[in-house]
Amino acid sequence: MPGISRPRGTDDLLPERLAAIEHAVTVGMALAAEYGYRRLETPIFESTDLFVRGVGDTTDVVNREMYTFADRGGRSLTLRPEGTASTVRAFWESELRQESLPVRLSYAGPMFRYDRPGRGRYRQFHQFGVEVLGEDEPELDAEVIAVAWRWLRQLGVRGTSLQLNSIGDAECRPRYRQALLDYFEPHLAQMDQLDQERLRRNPLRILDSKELDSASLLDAAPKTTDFLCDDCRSAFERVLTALEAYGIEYQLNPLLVRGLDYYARTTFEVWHEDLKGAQNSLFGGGRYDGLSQLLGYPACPGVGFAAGLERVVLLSPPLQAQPKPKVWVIAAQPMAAKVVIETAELLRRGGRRVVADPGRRSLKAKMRSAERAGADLVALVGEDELARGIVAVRRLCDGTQVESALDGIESTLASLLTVSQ
RNA sequence: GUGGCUAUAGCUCAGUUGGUUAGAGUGCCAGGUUGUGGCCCUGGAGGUCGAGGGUUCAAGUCCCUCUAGCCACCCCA
Repeated sequence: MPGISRPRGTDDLLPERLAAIEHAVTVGMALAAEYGYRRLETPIFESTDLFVRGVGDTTDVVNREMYTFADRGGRSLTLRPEGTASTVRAFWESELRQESLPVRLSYAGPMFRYDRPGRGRYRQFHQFGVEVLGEDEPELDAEVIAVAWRWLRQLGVRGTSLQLNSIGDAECRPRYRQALLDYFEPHLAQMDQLDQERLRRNPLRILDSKELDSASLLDAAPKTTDFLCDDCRSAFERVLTALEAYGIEYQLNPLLVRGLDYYARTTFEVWHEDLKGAQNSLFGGGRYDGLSQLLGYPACPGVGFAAGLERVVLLSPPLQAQPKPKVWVIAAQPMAAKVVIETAELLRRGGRRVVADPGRRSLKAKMRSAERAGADLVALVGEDELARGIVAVRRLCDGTQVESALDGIESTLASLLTVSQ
């Protein structure tokens, strides 16, 4: 195709898919509202530092996936790759900080990551998420999971499993990290380059490894949950108890770690059986009690999740068709254009969805368009109608056609529609 | 960022060992029906065969580069 094509990894949201994504957001927001969450919207770009400090400068997201640019004032800005850091920033920079805690917030919008596009993976993608700030009660972890889980159910997504783990906090995670290092140390030689590198940079990530050599080692590797300190352990148990109260089944997964630095204690993902391998994660989340301080604010615990809407929609049953115009007003004669427009406007004032077709295509083509678009009725204005000051109204399902004066047209439509029911 | 597969009409795809003016279905426009849709028939428009370069008498077909999509890694939603 000649012309300018869209940038790699972006997509035009055509009406059908856009409707599906908007539906997912609408359902999610309404559900979150039932739990007391209120929607907020933060800027699409932020200071680069927000993500470098918040997400972590050892992560791939920050290292090689950010859309960073300098504005004309020399500021380094970044298109947001995720929503949690922004939400925490907005909390501290607004009157939200004055509210009684915890504060429950929800958001949805585009996110940007420069990575390799593929099915269900885009450089500009969309997320829906919720965050709870200001309280570290484990029951809130379960609440966030419950919102996420019920949301998927309401959308009709099947075939999912909730993967749950606790990765400990600042007290016990270092001990676990060391245990991992000690465990893998003697096996370094037989591990491949990639896994060795991983172990060096971010030891917990070794658990994500899919290499066969490592896999056999993984079974016997130290488990996060065996190293939790007392506080983390009892918190995790309360999460499990609360999940039972919500009636949500989970799968304990000691290998589940998260890619962003700010997570602590509870981590979870929802996987789907149809999303293979690396893209099976439908959404993820967890607790991030240290994030606020990483950003330079006072300590403020938090927990949340974010879901990729493109992936969720990919797995949702198709939406029923959007409401379409049921009445078409067609000119069968060029001079009828004015009457066609006036008639269409009259009907719209009566609350009907109406498409006006005053153009110069053949009547046959216009009728076919109306029929294919799902119209019930066609109002026709041609030479004869023009002269007599009337409109011909035709019911497409059976071809019944009547003549109507302009000022009585609404009742004509009504009677044709009720009879056809 | 690495490797593999792919790219032909708006859409879904054919195109035989390189060989005349590149096809089908569908969609679009028009006509058959001198103003009336669905089914049927006829005709038309629409392609620099993803882009650029190369080999050859000759390239949609073979080679190289680039771009884009998909898959597997990496990573994440």
